[in-house]
Amino acid sequence: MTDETPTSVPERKRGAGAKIVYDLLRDEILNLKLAPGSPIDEVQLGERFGMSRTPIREALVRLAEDGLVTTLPNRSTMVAQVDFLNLHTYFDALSLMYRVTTRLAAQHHRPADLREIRALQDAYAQAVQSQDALAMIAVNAAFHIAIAEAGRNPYFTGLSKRLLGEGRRILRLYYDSYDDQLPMHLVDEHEVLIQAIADRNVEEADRLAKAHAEQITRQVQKLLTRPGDSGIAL
Amino acid sequence: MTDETPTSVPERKRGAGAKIVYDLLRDEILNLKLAPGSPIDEVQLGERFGMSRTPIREALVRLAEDGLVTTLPNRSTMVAQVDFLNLHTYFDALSLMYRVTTRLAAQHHRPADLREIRALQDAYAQAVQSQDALAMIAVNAAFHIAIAEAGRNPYFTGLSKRLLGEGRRILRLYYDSYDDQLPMHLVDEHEVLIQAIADRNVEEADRLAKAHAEQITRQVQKLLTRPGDSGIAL
DNA sequence: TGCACAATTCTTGTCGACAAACAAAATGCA
DNA sequence: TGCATTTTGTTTGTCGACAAGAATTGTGCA
Repeated sequence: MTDETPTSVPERKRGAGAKIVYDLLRDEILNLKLAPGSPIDEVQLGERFGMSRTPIREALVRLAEDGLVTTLPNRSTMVAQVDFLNLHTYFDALSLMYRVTTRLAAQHHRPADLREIRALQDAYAQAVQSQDALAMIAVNAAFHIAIAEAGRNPYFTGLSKRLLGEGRRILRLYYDSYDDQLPMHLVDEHEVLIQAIADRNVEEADRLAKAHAEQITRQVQKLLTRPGDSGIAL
Repeated sequence: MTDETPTSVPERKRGAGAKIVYDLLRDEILNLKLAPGSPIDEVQLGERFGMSRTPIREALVRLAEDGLVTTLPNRSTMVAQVDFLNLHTYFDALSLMYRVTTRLAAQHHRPADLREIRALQDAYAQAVQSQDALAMIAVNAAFHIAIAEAGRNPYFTGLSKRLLGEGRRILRLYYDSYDDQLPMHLVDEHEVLIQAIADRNVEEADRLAKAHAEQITRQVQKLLTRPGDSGIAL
């Protein structure tokens, strides 16, 4: 009967504090639940998570290293902006990572990798069917990360994770503009991509990945260049 | 006359603590002054830098995010190991980054970039001439980072920085084994690389960068595969 | 009223301290 | 002697508090 309030303080374990905050904040940033530019108050977060500022601070440092948060020295820290002006550098990088990770996956994948990829593809199709844009975006990222993992190059996997994370924010804005009119054809593109990987057809995998990236690039660029000719948006 | 000891506490500014520790530790790790696997004691570092554990901790978190330090939860943190078994993934990534950043540099470089690159090439040649392996390795990394910056894609620049940092440790081991017999021909390879960039000859830059990467890969692999056929070393 | 300067408030960076988790040493038992 | 268990010690994760900058408010003067 002398228990502490177990509802709001769920027996947090030693060393887990920073990770909890990091994971949740990261998700909220990538889902645009925290808008780019919003200020982040350490004390407020401390109250919210029921912990001291120290673990909060560690989470923020890690988020800053990921580029998801901008920290002005001695000044406030805020959610990083999406750099629309240099979006082409993003798509250049994404396209190259799509290509190289898919190539490597075709070369090095193992049975367990394919099962994982196919499971995520199923989840993706389901998210599309139930018109859940948020889930779709997250699962899409997980899908391509799984392919990258199957390629077994941690450097490429790392950059891919970073790009796909950032991509979640861009796609979120994209789908918001299109009123959640979800593109079924991406499901089919993923399907043939999986087939090429399973067949260990490296060149075909490369070609499809490149086309897939160009497809997405074209659609987003189309959205951003509605009035003029250079991608002005903000 | 009631001053504090100003010798060992050189007026550190607010907010600078973590960066000082981060930069110095990073350099010591990459120069192998801190051997891979060495344990890192927070208290000891605190005494050495004359500051509390808090800024030390922040530096370690950032180093961990860079993969230069491994942190076991609730246990010691230590200098990350160089993964010799998967070295081919490293060279795959390095080769691709060499190629793509050099290509982009040929496309997007500005006069100031070329001046910076040439200055580093001069410093590199000087380091080779004075047989300073440590400086050579560091300047070589800076040289390729400058090329990456000229390419103006922050995602590629980021991965290149990471790879070249890691490369400093690998090259250090490599040159140790070869008794500082420094390769002059790398200077010439850099020279033609610069020329291709200056001429905005994208395909030539790509070709040279690829050859440059393969050259380095071959040399290091040759060293690591002396007895058997698979890269066993540790 | 408008502007420059001073005072206050607020947020961050740093500190010392404490407690939990782990490792090592010491003790007891078969 | 050898192994299991307890005890001790060390290191990390977390906390509350304090001080330095920056932002904001308030004040005085032209």
